[in-house]
Amino acid sequence: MSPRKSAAEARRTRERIIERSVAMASVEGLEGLTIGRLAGELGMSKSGLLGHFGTKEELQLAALRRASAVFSRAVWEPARDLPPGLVRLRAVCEAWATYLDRERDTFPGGCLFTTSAVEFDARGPGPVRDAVARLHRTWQHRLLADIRTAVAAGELPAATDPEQLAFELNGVYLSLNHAVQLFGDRTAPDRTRRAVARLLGG
Amino acid sequence: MSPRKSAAEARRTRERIIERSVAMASVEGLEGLTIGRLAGELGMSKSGLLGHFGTKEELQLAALRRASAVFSRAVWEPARDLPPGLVRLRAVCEAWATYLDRERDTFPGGCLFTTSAVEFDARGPGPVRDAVARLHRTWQHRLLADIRTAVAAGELPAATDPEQLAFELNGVYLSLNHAVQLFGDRTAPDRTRRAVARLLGG
DNA sequence: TTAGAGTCCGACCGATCGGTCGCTATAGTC
DNA sequence: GACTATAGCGACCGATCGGTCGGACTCTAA
Repeated sequence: MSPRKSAAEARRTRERIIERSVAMASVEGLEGLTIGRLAGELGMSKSGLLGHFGTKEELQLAALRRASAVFSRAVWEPARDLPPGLVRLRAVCEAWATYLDRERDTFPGGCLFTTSAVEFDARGPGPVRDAVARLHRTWQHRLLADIRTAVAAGELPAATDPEQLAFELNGVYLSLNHAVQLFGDRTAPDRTRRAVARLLGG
Repeated sequence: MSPRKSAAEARRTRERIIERSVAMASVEGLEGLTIGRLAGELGMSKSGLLGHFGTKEELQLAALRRASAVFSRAVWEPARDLPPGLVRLRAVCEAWATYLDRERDTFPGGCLFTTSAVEFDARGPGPVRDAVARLHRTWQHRLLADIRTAVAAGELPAATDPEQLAFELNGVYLSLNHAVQLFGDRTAPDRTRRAVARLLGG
Protein backbone atom coordinates (compact mmCIF):
# COMPACT_ATOMS: atom_id res chain seq x y z
CA MET A 1 0.00 0.00 0.00
CA SER A 2 2.25 2.76 1.11
CA PRO A 3 5.52 2.29 -0.74
CA ARG A 4 8.97 3.49 -0.13
CA LYS A 5 9.55 7.03 1.07
CA SER A 6 12.52 9.21 0.35
CA ALA A 7 15.54 9.03 2.62
CA ALA A 8 14.50 12.29 4.23
CA GLU A 9 11.01 11.02 4.92
CA ALA A 10 12.43 7.81 6.30
CA ARG A 11 14.50 9.83 8.72
CA ARG A 12 11.41 11.69 9.79
CA THR A 13 9.60 8.40 10.28
CA ARG A 14 12.43 7.12 12.45
CA GLU A 15 12.24 10.34 14.37
CA ARG A 16 8.54 9.96 14.99
CA ILE A 17 9.07 6.42 16.19
CA ILE A 18 11.74 7.45 18.66
CA GLU A 19 9.72 10.34 19.99
CA ARG A 20 6.71 8.16 20.55
CA SER A 21 8.87 5.46 22.09
CA VAL A 22 10.32 7.90 24.58
CA ALA A 23 6.87 9.09 25.53
CA MET A 24 5.54 5.58 25.91
CA ALA A 25 8.58 4.35 27.82
CA SER A 26 8.38 7.27 30.22
CA VAL A 27 5.02 5.88 31.31
CA GLU A 28 5.34 2.13 30.80
CA GLY A 29 9.08 1.73 31.18
CA LEU A 30 11.56 0.65 28.53
CA GLU A 31 10.47 -2.95 28.99
CA GLY A 32 6.85 -1.90 28.73
CA LEU A 33 7.40 -0.71 25.19
CA THR A 34 5.64 -2.96 22.70
CA ILE A 35 6.16 -2.90 18.97
CA GLY A 36 2.51 -3.59 18.29
CA ARG A 37 1.09 -0.73 20.32
CA LEU A 38 3.74 1.62 19.06
CA ALA A 39 2.99 0.73 15.45
CA GLY A 40 -0.72 1.08 16.07
CA GLU A 41 -0.39 4.54 17.57
CA LEU A 42 1.84 5.64 14.72
CA GLY A 43 -0.46 4.21 12.08
CA MET A 44 2.11 1.91 10.60
CA SER A 45 2.85 -1.80 10.51
CA LYS A 46 4.97 -3.63 13.03
CA SER A 47 7.38 -4.81 10.38
CA GLY A 48 7.72 -1.34 8.92
CA LEU A 49 8.51 0.01 12.34
CA LEU A 50 10.90 -2.73 13.32
CA GLY A 51 12.71 -2.33 10.01
CA HIS A 52 14.19 0.89 11.38
CA PHE A 53 15.74 -0.79 14.39
CA GLY A 54 15.96 -4.51 13.81
CA THR A 55 15.13 -5.58 17.32
CA LYS A 56 13.21 -4.25 20.28
CA GLU A 57 16.46 -3.91 22.17
CA GLU A 58 17.83 -1.53 19.54
CA LEU A 59 14.63 0.46 19.82
CA GLN A 60 15.07 0.63 23.59
CA LEU A 61 18.63 1.83 23.16
CA ALA A 62 17.50 4.48 20.69
CA ALA A 63 14.82 5.69 23.10
CA LEU A 64 17.30 5.73 25.95
CA ARG A 65 19.86 7.68 23.92
CA ARG A 66 17.18 10.15 23.00
CA ALA A 67 16.08 10.56 26.60
CA SER A 68 19.65 11.20 27.61
CA ALA A 69 20.06 13.72 24.80
CA VAL A 70 16.92 15.58 25.86
CA PHE A 71 18.19 15.68 29.43
CA SER A 72 21.58 16.89 28.32
CA ARG A 73 20.16 19.55 26.06
CA ALA A 74 17.93 20.92 28.82
CA VAL A 75 20.28 20.67 31.78
CA TRP A 76 23.87 20.63 30.62
CA GLU A 77 24.17 22.42 27.32
CA PRO A 78 22.73 25.78 28.37
CA ALA A 79 25.41 25.96 31.05
CA ARG A 80 28.26 24.56 29.00
CA ASP A 81 29.94 27.90 28.28
CA LEU A 82 29.71 29.24 31.79
CA PRO A 83 32.89 29.32 33.87
CA PRO A 84 33.59 25.87 35.32
CA GLY A 85 33.15 25.54 39.05
CA LEU A 86 30.46 26.79 41.34
CA VAL A 87 28.91 29.19 38.83
CA ARG A 88 28.29 26.49 36.27
CA LEU A 89 27.27 24.00 38.94
CA ARG A 90 24.59 26.36 40.20
CA ALA A 91 23.30 26.94 36.69
CA VAL A 92 23.15 23.22 36.03
CA CYS A 93 21.28 22.57 39.27
CA GLU A 94 18.74 25.26 38.54
CA ALA A 95 18.18 23.92 35.02
CA TRP A 96 17.88 20.41 36.43
CA ALA A 97 15.13 21.40 38.83
CA THR A 98 13.24 23.30 36.15
CA TYR A 99 13.62 20.37 33.80
CA LEU A 100 12.21 17.78 36.20
CA ASP A 101 9.37 20.12 37.00
CA ARG A 102 8.36 21.01 33.47
CA GLU A 103 9.38 18.43 30.91
CA ARG A 104 5.89 17.02 30.52
CA ASP A 105 5.51 17.03 26.74
CA THR A 106 8.39 14.78 25.77
CA PHE A 107 8.09 12.76 28.97
CA PRO A 108 4.43 12.37 29.94
CA GLY A 109 5.52 9.89 32.59
CA GLY A 110 8.50 11.77 33.92
CA CYS A 111 12.15 11.86 32.95
CA LEU A 112 13.01 8.56 31.25
CA PHE A 113 16.68 9.08 31.96
CA THR A 114 15.85 8.93 35.66
CA THR A 115 13.30 6.12 35.70
CA SER A 116 15.28 3.82 33.43
CA ALA A 117 17.96 3.71 36.12
CA VAL A 118 15.54 2.20 38.60
CA GLU A 119 13.98 -0.07 36.01
CA PHE A 120 17.26 -1.65 34.98
CA ASP A 121 19.39 -1.38 38.07
CA ALA A 122 18.40 -4.85 39.23
CA ARG A 123 18.56 -6.59 35.90
CA GLY A 124 21.42 -8.73 34.75
CA PRO A 125 24.05 -7.17 32.51
CA GLY A 126 23.07 -6.46 28.95
CA PRO A 127 23.28 -3.70 26.37
CA VAL A 128 20.43 -1.68 27.85
CA ARG A 129 21.51 -1.95 31.45
CA ASP A 130 25.08 -1.16 30.44
CA ALA A 131 23.97 1.92 28.54
CA VAL A 132 21.89 3.12 31.48
CA ALA A 133 24.81 2.71 33.85
CA ARG A 134 27.25 4.37 31.46
CA LEU A 135 25.03 7.40 30.88
CA HIS A 136 24.50 7.89 34.59
CA ARG A 137 28.18 7.51 35.30
CA THR A 138 28.94 10.13 32.67
CA TRP A 139 26.48 12.52 34.21
CA GLN A 140 27.90 11.92 37.66
CA HIS A 141 31.42 12.62 36.39
CA ARG A 142 30.25 15.86 34.88
CA LEU A 143 28.89 16.96 38.23
CA LEU A 144 32.02 15.82 40.01
CA ALA A 145 34.27 17.80 37.68
CA ASP A 146 32.58 21.09 38.52
CA ILE A 147 32.47 20.23 42.20
CA ARG A 148 36.21 19.52 42.23
CA THR A 149 36.91 22.72 40.33
CA ALA A 150 34.82 24.66 42.80
CA VAL A 151 36.65 23.13 45.75
CA ALA A 152 40.05 23.77 44.17
CA ALA A 153 39.06 27.38 43.52
CA GLY A 154 37.94 27.84 47.10
CA GLU A 155 34.32 28.36 46.04
CA LEU A 156 33.34 25.43 48.23
CA PRO A 157 34.82 24.60 51.62
CA ALA A 158 38.17 22.86 51.34
CA ALA A 159 36.85 20.07 53.54
CA THR A 160 34.18 19.22 50.97
CA ASP A 161 34.14 15.60 49.86
CA PRO A 162 33.20 15.89 46.16
CA GLU A 163 31.75 12.42 45.87
CA GLN A 164 29.71 12.93 49.00
CA LEU A 165 28.34 16.18 47.61
CA ALA A 166 27.49 14.56 44.29
CA PHE A 167 25.80 11.73 46.17
CA GLU A 168 23.64 14.14 48.13
CA LEU A 169 22.85 16.35 45.16
CA ASN A 170 21.67 13.34 43.21
CA GLY A 171 19.43 12.37 46.11
CA VAL A 172 17.75 15.75 46.09
CA TYR A 173 16.76 15.33 42.46
CA LEU A 174 15.60 11.78 42.96
CA SER A 175 13.42 13.07 45.76
CA LEU A 176 12.11 15.78 43.47
CA ASN A 177 11.18 13.24 40.85
CA HIS A 178 9.53 11.08 43.50
CA ALA A 179 7.47 13.93 44.93
CA VAL A 180 6.38 15.30 41.58
CA GLN A 181 5.54 12.02 39.91
CA LEU A 182 4.00 10.08 42.77
CA PHE A 183 2.29 12.85 44.70
CA GLY A 184 2.07 15.68 42.20
CA ASP A 185 3.73 17.80 44.88
CA ARG A 186 4.03 21.31 43.47
CA THR A 187 6.18 22.51 46.35
CA ALA A 188 8.91 20.03 45.52
CA PRO A 189 10.81 22.18 43.00
CA ASP A 190 11.19 24.92 45.61
CA ARG A 191 12.24 22.40 48.23
CA THR A 192 14.82 21.18 45.76
CA ARG A 193 16.19 24.68 45.26
CA ARG A 194 16.38 25.19 48.99
CA ALA A 195 18.20 21.91 49.50
CA VAL A 196 20.64 22.71 46.71
CA ALA A 197 21.25 26.18 48.09
CA ARG A 198 22.16 24.63 51.42
CA LEU A 199 24.45 22.06 49.82
CA LEU A 200 26.27 24.56 47.63
CA GLY A 201 26.19 27.43 50.06
CA GLY A 202 23.20 29.68 49.59
CA MET B 1 -2.33 -35.39 40.15
CA SER B 2 -1.71 -33.55 43.33
CA PRO B 3 -4.99 -33.15 45.10
CA ARG B 4 -6.18 -30.86 47.74
CA LYS B 5 -3.89 -29.95 50.63
CA SER B 6 -4.87 -29.11 54.16
CA ALA B 7 -5.75 -25.56 55.02
CA ALA B 8 -2.40 -25.17 56.75
CA GLU B 9 -0.54 -26.41 53.70
CA ALA B 10 -2.57 -24.12 51.51
CA ARG B 11 -1.50 -21.20 53.63
CA ARG B 12 2.11 -22.23 53.26
CA THR B 13 1.65 -22.50 49.51
CA ARG B 14 0.22 -19.01 49.41
CA GLU B 15 3.18 -17.84 51.43
CA ARG B 16 5.65 -19.40 49.02
CA ILE B 17 3.90 -17.73 46.11
CA ILE B 18 4.08 -14.33 47.73
CA GLU B 19 7.71 -14.69 48.70
CA ARG B 20 8.67 -15.70 45.22
CA SER B 21 6.57 -12.91 43.75
CA VAL B 22 8.33 -10.34 45.87
CA ALA B 23 11.71 -11.66 44.79
CA MET B 24 10.74 -11.71 41.14
CA ALA B 25 9.10 -8.29 41.24
CA SER B 26 12.14 -6.77 42.91
CA VAL B 27 14.05 -7.64 39.74
CA GLU B 28 11.46 -7.44 36.98
CA GLY B 29 9.05 -4.97 38.50
CA LEU B 30 5.48 -5.61 39.59
CA GLU B 31 4.36 -5.45 35.98
CA GLY B 32 7.11 -7.84 34.99
CA LEU B 33 5.58 -10.54 37.17
CA THR B 34 4.13 -13.32 35.05
CA ILE B 35 1.92 -16.08 36.28
CA GLY B 36 3.50 -18.64 33.99
CA ARG B 37 7.08 -18.09 35.08
CA LEU B 38 6.06 -17.89 38.70
CA ALA B 39 4.16 -21.16 38.50
CA GLY B 40 7.05 -22.80 36.70
CA GLU B 41 9.59 -21.76 39.31
CA LEU B 42 7.31 -22.95 42.09
CA GLY B 43 6.61 -26.25 40.37
CA MET B 44 2.87 -25.75 40.21
CA SER B 45 0.26 -25.00 37.60
CA LYS B 46 -0.82 -21.54 36.58
CA SER B 47 -4.41 -22.23 37.54
CA GLY B 48 -3.41 -23.62 40.91
CA LEU B 49 -1.38 -20.51 41.56
CA LEU B 50 -3.96 -18.06 40.33
CA GLY B 51 -6.59 -19.78 42.44
CA HIS B 52 -5.01 -18.17 45.49
CA PHE B 53 -5.38 -14.65 44.18
CA GLY B 54 -7.93 -14.57 41.40
CA THR B 55 -6.17 -12.04 39.22
CA LYS B 56 -2.67 -10.86 38.55
CA GLU B 57 -3.55 -7.51 40.05
CA GLU B 58 -4.43 -9.14 43.35
CA LEU B 59 -1.12 -10.95 43.24
CA GLN B 60 0.66 -7.65 42.67
CA LEU B 61 -1.14 -6.12 45.60
CA ALA B 62 -0.21 -9.06 47.80
CA ALA B 63 3.44 -8.75 46.78
CA LEU B 64 3.37 -5.01 47.39
CA ARG B 65 1.82 -5.43 50.83
CA ARG B 66 4.44 -7.99 51.68
CA ALA B 67 7.26 -5.73 50.52
CA SER B 68 5.86 -2.94 52.64
CA ALA B 69 5.59 -5.28 55.62
CA VAL B 70 9.19 -6.41 55.23
CA PHE B 71 10.31 -2.80 55.07
CA SER B 72 8.27 -1.91 58.10
CA ARG B 73 9.52 -4.85 60.10
CA ALA B 74 13.13 -4.04 59.36
CA VAL B 75 13.06 -0.27 59.63
CA TRP B 76 10.15 0.84 61.75
CA GLU B 77 9.27 -1.87 64.22
CA PRO B 78 12.65 -2.21 65.93
CA ALA B 79 12.47 1.48 66.80
CA ARG B 80 8.81 1.59 67.68
CA ASP B 81 9.26 1.57 71.44
CA LEU B 82 12.01 4.15 71.52
CA PRO B 83 11.13 7.65 72.74
CA PRO B 84 9.48 9.62 69.91
CA GLY B 85 11.55 12.45 68.49
CA LEU B 86 15.17 12.62 67.52
CA VAL B 87 16.18 9.41 69.28
CA ARG B 88 13.70 7.30 67.43
CA LEU B 89 14.31 9.16 64.17
CA ARG B 90 18.02 8.39 64.37
CA ALA B 91 17.32 4.73 65.07
CA VAL B 92 14.95 4.53 62.12
CA CYS B 93 17.45 6.17 59.80
CA GLU B 94 20.21 3.83 60.84
CA ALA B 95 17.96 0.81 60.35
CA TRP B 96 16.88 2.18 56.98
CA ALA B 97 20.45 2.45 55.75
CA THR B 98 21.32 -1.02 56.97
CA TYR B 99 18.18 -2.39 55.40
CA LEU B 100 18.85 -0.94 51.93
CA ASP B 101 22.41 -2.17 52.16
CA ARG B 102 21.69 -5.71 53.24
CA GLU B 103 18.22 -6.91 52.34
CA ARG B 104 19.43 -9.05 49.46
CA ASP B 105 17.72 -12.35 50.23
CA THR B 106 14.09 -11.27 50.14
CA PHE B 107 14.82 -8.60 47.52
CA PRO B 108 17.43 -9.84 45.06
CA GLY B 109 16.70 -6.80 42.93
CA GLY B 110 16.56 -4.20 45.68
CA CYS B 111 13.79 -2.94 47.90
CA LEU B 112 10.49 -3.45 46.11
CA PHE B 113 8.82 -0.84 48.27
CA THR B 114 11.19 1.73 46.77
CA THR B 115 11.22 0.61 43.14
CA SER B 116 7.48 0.16 42.88
CA ALA B 117 7.12 3.88 43.51
CA VAL B 118 9.09 4.70 40.39
CA GLU B 119 7.44 1.95 38.38
CA PHE B 120 3.93 3.16 39.08
CA ASP B 121 4.33 6.88 39.62
CA ALA B 122 3.59 7.62 35.98
CA ARG B 123 0.75 5.19 35.49
CA GLY B 124 -2.87 6.10 35.53
CA PRO B 125 -4.82 5.63 38.76
CA GLY B 126 -5.65 2.08 39.71
CA PRO B 127 -5.57 -0.19 42.73
CA VAL B 128 -1.84 -0.85 42.52
CA ARG B 129 -0.79 2.73 41.96
CA ASP B 130 -3.12 3.84 44.71
CA ALA B 131 -1.66 1.32 47.12
CA VAL B 132 1.87 2.40 46.27
CA ALA B 133 1.03 6.04 46.86
CA ARG B 134 -0.81 5.29 50.08
CA LEU B 135 2.01 3.22 51.53
CA HIS B 136 4.57 5.88 50.72
CA ARG B 137 2.40 8.58 52.17
CA THR B 138 2.03 6.60 55.37
CA TRP B 139 5.76 6.17 55.64
CA GLN B 140 6.34 9.86 55.00
CA HIS B 141 3.84 10.77 57.74
CA ARG B 142 5.66 8.49 60.14
CA LEU B 143 8.91 10.32 59.50
CA LEU B 144 7.19 13.68 59.74
CA ALA B 145 5.69 12.83 63.11
CA ASP B 146 9.08 12.19 64.70
CA ILE B 147 10.60 15.22 63.02
CA ARG B 148 7.83 17.44 64.39
CA THR B 149 8.21 15.95 67.83
CA ALA B 150 11.95 16.54 67.70
CA VAL B 151 11.47 20.15 66.67
CA ALA B 152 8.87 20.73 69.37
CA ALA B 153 11.22 19.23 71.95
CA GLY B 154 14.06 21.44 70.83
CA GLU B 155 16.10 18.47 69.63
CA LEU B 156 16.19 20.01 66.18
CA PRO B 157 16.54 23.73 65.41
CA ALA B 158 13.28 25.61 65.83
CA ALA B 159 13.66 26.96 62.30
CA THR B 160 13.52 23.45 60.88
CA ASP B 161 10.90 22.93 58.19
CA PRO B 162 9.72 19.35 58.88
CA GLU B 163 8.50 18.69 55.36
CA GLN B 164 11.72 20.01 53.92
CA LEU B 165 13.71 17.73 56.18
CA ALA B 166 11.58 14.72 55.27
CA PHE B 167 12.02 15.60 51.61
CA GLU B 168 15.79 15.70 51.93
CA LEU B 169 15.98 12.58 54.06
CA ASN B 170 14.00 10.67 51.50
CA GLY B 171 16.38 11.86 48.80
CA VAL B 172 19.37 10.49 50.69
CA TYR B 173 17.85 7.02 50.75
CA LEU B 174 16.82 7.18 47.12
CA SER B 175 20.39 8.06 46.31
CA LEU B 176 21.58 5.15 48.41
CA ASN B 177 19.33 2.77 46.53
CA HIS B 178 20.53 4.24 43.24
CA ALA B 179 24.22 3.90 44.11
CA VAL B 180 23.95 0.40 45.51
CA GLN B 181 21.72 -1.06 42.81
CA LEU B 182 23.10 0.61 39.71
CA PHE B 183 26.78 0.88 40.58
CA GLY B 184 27.21 -1.59 43.41
CA ASP B 185 28.76 1.27 45.31
CA ARG B 186 29.83 -0.09 48.70
CA THR B 187 30.67 3.32 50.06
CA ALA B 188 27.08 4.49 49.67
CA PRO B 189 25.81 3.29 53.06
CA ASP B 190 28.49 5.31 54.82
CA ARG B 191 27.75 8.33 52.66
CA THR B 192 24.15 7.93 53.65
CA ARG B 193 25.02 7.91 57.34
CA ARG B 194 27.16 11.00 56.90
CA ALA B 195 24.38 12.81 55.05
CA VAL B 196 21.84 11.85 57.69
CA ALA B 197 24.16 12.94 60.47
CA ARG B 198 24.44 16.35 58.84
CA LEU B 199 20.68 16.62 58.36
CA LEU B 200 19.83 15.59 61.91
CA GLY B 201 22.79 17.20 63.59
CA GLY B 202 25.73 14.87 64.00
C1' DT C 1 17.58 4.46 -18.40
C1' DT C 2 18.39 1.03 -15.75
C1' DA C 3 19.93 -1.52 -11.58
C1' DG C 4 20.24 -1.57 -6.79
C1' DA C 5 19.14 -0.03 -2.35
C1' DG C 6 15.97 0.52 0.93
C1' DT C 7 11.12 1.57 3.03
C1' DC C 8 7.07 -0.21 4.19
C1' DC C 9 3.25 -3.60 4.21
C1' DG C 10 0.56 -7.89 5.08
C1' DA C 11 0.66 -12.41 6.23
C1' DC C 12 2.44 -15.36 9.16
C1' DC C 13 5.38 -17.78 13.00
C1' DG C 14 5.97 -20.04 17.67
C1' DA C 15 5.84 -18.53 22.29
C1' DT C 16 3.71 -16.56 25.96
C1' DC C 17 0.39 -13.61 28.10
C1' DG C 18 -3.70 -13.47 31.78
C1' DG C 19 -7.45 -16.08 32.57
C1' DT C 20 -11.46 -19.91 32.49
C1' DC C 21 -13.36 -24.37 33.02
C1' DG C 22 -14.23 -29.03 34.49
C1' DC C 23 -12.34 -32.24 37.16
C1' DT C 24 -10.14 -35.04 41.01
C1' DA C 25 -9.07 -35.98 45.40
C1' DT C 26 -8.73 -35.02 50.01
C1' DA C 27 -9.57 -32.29 54.51
C1' DG C 28 -12.82 -30.61 57.48
C1' DT C 29 -17.58 -30.80 59.30
C1' DC C 30 -21.80 -32.84 60.82
C1' DG D 1 -19.46 -42.38 57.47
C1' DA D 2 -21.65 -39.04 54.26
C1' DC D 3 -21.40 -34.36 52.64
C1' DT D 4 -19.29 -30.36 51.29
C1' DA D 5 -15.82 -27.08 50.54
C1' DT D 6 -11.67 -26.36 48.22
C1' DA D 7 -6.51 -26.88 46.61
C1' DG D 8 -4.57 -27.89 42.73
C1' DC D 9 -4.24 -29.78 37.92
C1' DG D 10 -4.47 -30.05 32.77
C1' DA D 11 -6.54 -28.56 28.82
C1' DC D 12 -7.83 -24.82 26.64
C1' DC D 13 -9.12 -19.77 25.31
C1' DG D 14 -8.37 -15.33 22.55
C1' DA D 15 -5.01 -11.84 22.52
C1' DT D 16 -0.62 -10.27 22.09
C1' DC D 17 4.27 -10.74 22.26
C1' DG D 18 8.88 -10.08 19.33
C1' DG D 19 10.21 -11.29 15.06
C1' DT D 20 10.57 -13.19 9.89
C1' DC D 21 9.70 -13.21 5.09
C1' DG D 22 8.45 -11.99 0.42
C1' DG D 23 6.81 -8.69 -2.28
C1' DA D 24 5.33 -3.97 -3.83
C1' DC D 25 7.05 0.10 -4.55
C1' DT D 26 10.07 4.38 -5.25
C1' DC D 27 13.96 6.87 -4.57
C1' DT D 28 18.83 7.27 -5.82
C1' DA D 29 23.10 6.41 -8.02
C1' DA D 30 25.41 4.92 -12.07
